Amino acid sequence: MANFIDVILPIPVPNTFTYLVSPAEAQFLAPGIRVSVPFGKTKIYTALVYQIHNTPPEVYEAKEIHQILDDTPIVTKQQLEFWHWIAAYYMCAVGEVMRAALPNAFLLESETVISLKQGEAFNAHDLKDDEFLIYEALQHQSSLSIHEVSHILDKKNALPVIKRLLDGHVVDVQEEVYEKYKPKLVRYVKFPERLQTEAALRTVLDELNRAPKQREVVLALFSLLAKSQNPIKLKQLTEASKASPAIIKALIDKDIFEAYYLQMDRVQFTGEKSADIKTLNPQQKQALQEINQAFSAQRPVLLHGVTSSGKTEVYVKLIQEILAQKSGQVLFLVPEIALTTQLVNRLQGYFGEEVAVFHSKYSTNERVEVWNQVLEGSPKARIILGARSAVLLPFNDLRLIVVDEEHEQSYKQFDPAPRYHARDAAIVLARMFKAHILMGSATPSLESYYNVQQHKYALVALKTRYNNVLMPEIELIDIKDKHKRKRMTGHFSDRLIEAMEEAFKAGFQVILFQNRRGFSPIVECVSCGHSPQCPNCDVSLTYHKFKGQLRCHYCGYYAVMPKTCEACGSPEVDTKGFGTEQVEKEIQELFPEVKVGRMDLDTTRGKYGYEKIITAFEQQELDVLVGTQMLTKGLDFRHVKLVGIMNADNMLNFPDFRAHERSFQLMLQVSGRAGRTKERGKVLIQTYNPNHNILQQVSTNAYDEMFKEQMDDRHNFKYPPVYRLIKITFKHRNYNKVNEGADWYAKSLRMVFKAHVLGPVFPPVSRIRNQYIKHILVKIPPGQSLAKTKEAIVKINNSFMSVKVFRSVRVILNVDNY
DNA sequence: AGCACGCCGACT
DNA sequence: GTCGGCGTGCTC
Repeated sequence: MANFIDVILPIPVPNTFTYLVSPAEAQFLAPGIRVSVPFGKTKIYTALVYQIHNTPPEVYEAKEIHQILDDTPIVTKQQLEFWHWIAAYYMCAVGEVMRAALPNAFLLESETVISLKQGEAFNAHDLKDDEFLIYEALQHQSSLSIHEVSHILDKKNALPVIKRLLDGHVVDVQEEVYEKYKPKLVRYVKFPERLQTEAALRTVLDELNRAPKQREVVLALFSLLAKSQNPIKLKQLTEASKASPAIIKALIDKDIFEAYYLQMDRVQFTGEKSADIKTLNPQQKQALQEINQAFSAQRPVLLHGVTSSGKTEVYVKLIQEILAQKSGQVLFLVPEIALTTQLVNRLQGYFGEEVAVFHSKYSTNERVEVWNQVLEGSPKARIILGARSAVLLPFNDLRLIVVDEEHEQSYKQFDPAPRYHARDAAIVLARMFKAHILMGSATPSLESYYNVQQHKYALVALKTRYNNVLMPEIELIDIKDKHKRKRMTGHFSDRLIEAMEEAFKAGFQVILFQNRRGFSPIVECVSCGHSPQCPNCDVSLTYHKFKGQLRCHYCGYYAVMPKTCEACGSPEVDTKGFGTEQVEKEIQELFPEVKVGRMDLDTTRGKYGYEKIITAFEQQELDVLVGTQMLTKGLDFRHVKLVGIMNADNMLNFPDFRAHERSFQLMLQVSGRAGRTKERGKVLIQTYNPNHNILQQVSTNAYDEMFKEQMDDRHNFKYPPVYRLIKITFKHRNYNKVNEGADWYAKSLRMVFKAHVLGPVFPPVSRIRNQYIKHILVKIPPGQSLAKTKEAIVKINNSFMSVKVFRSVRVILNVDNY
């Protein structure tokens, strides 16, 4: 009986692929083991064994696998099940989930290389020029990749030349697969077995009488070994003895030292547990008790705690309860790991090396190590702190999931598939493991709060700030009125300037929030009204004064800021609107002696970009921090007394059904940065529309009122969380194709879903990177089966794809669009 | 996705 | 005439 395996390939095709294996291989293999398989005419891919069986495929001949890559599964059964849930729910291929889940180092791909054919006689003079070039290169190097060949020939397409060489029996081609993960090895030194006794060592020392340098090094190693229980690194010995590598090498050659390698973790926590876990205040204790009650009833819990109420301490207590048991893993999800250095430090302070961090900015080798630690249930990974993709790790004994800042939209993946929501996926993951799940926020998403109302989640509230610090006082400033009365200096009202002065005088820091980067979003000619547009996208270019550039925030296009209008040549070019750069400049003019820092995408590039700015502000090297919404993400600054929101209106007027909810969350979160210690903080919100309901609700911290009002809107206009949404996006270089394709699709959808299909419409930015974009929205009423709806959409999608003219149109399905 | 095959314009 | 553009179809 023949043996077959079904494998998942990391590509966006809907089905698994079947390969032939030998009985011995079938015996050895198990779901979750990687194999490399030939795919298509040339390629070798990494695939994951999904199942093993004896049913031969009917319509094609199964190929044999190339190689087995693992001894034991690197993906668990639960993960495979979870991946399938994600693929089905978010309407993508399992292969796409696999690609997102596995660290890159696990996904080897083959590279085609050529080498000289051995023992083949031919006349080198018969070769054409380009062929000879390659032949010559192969004299020096045993093999060349296709890429290298095209580089040598300086041609994009090297394949014809290679084909000629192949036909002339000059070269051979092979597919090479490289193992990408390389363990980090560190060199250690010790005395060999025979010198472990003192007597033996003494003899050696005597023998070395005529080599004083070597003798010194032997003594140095001896004393190092006496001082420490740990193995001694070669580097340590070099430092301690100040000996040259040559001396140590001589000793190793003489067999007096023995060198050996140990594998080391790349990601290592070097500090120590530095903090004691704080005792909870009565409110926190109460909350903890309520949470545990809900947990024992197997209910997910939403912890609604005002900013600075000490949610983290409650999380820490819950984690501690798990760690006190012999086994069990904790997943701690945060919206953006780069912004949460403070939290990482805090958790490591409490739990030391039991915390593993899973970082999107970690190198792929580092990710493999964390992956393996989680898979093995290593004591170094009892707590896994990570962003979105951490839900995809190979847990085996998950007991608790904490989703911090549950309302953050960055939990939803946007671009490539799988477009999953980590919070929602975590709920499913928790259910699979019968683990407990706690979601925390000062400004819960309407989704979660609605789920509380529907009795899906339990609600626990923390209403007071830690140490009874007062909530900041929030004041709305009518800048329309201020403008009328000429009380504005640039974008600063007299009230804001006054409050800043006060804060500086008292030695406090100030945070200013402007949700727009650059200097000004629109540049406009005074005489003809022309404003420079991005050549690739349907947007006006933003002026970045610092670099003297016009930039596109969608595709990264930039150009020099013109001195005169490009259309009419008029020298009077005006700027409209304002961004963080301009705020920064105006502060400098208003307060020349004050040090200003700016935190936005432009200033936080690079691995440690954020940390530098945050640390500078923490250490009070800066007096003012101007920033975009990055400022809202759970930063804890001690000396901030005043928070200013430069302009609340641009957020509120954003064309999105969630704009009001988001504005409320954003403003309350920034406000929360003010007055975290005894001193009561102050928040000033500048707006043209102080009577706006959301602003009123922000100023009185009226979450419930906001919730009720927004929910009315969502009911009336049929939006989430009442209705569910699937957004279908069409992209193509050709304007007409997008239009026709989207129309065709919408028509088919309407036959099934009638009035619950919206669009197609062009989004506010209808062209990005020269691709035209159109959206269709499918609304799913409560009670309508999600699964059936998706089935119908898949059907329509398939017929769409079988229309030739539409095949090149990219269709993106986004379930639960955020 | 990636890659081959195949058909068309613009140039060493 | 060839090189390279991209539309089309397929991968066990």
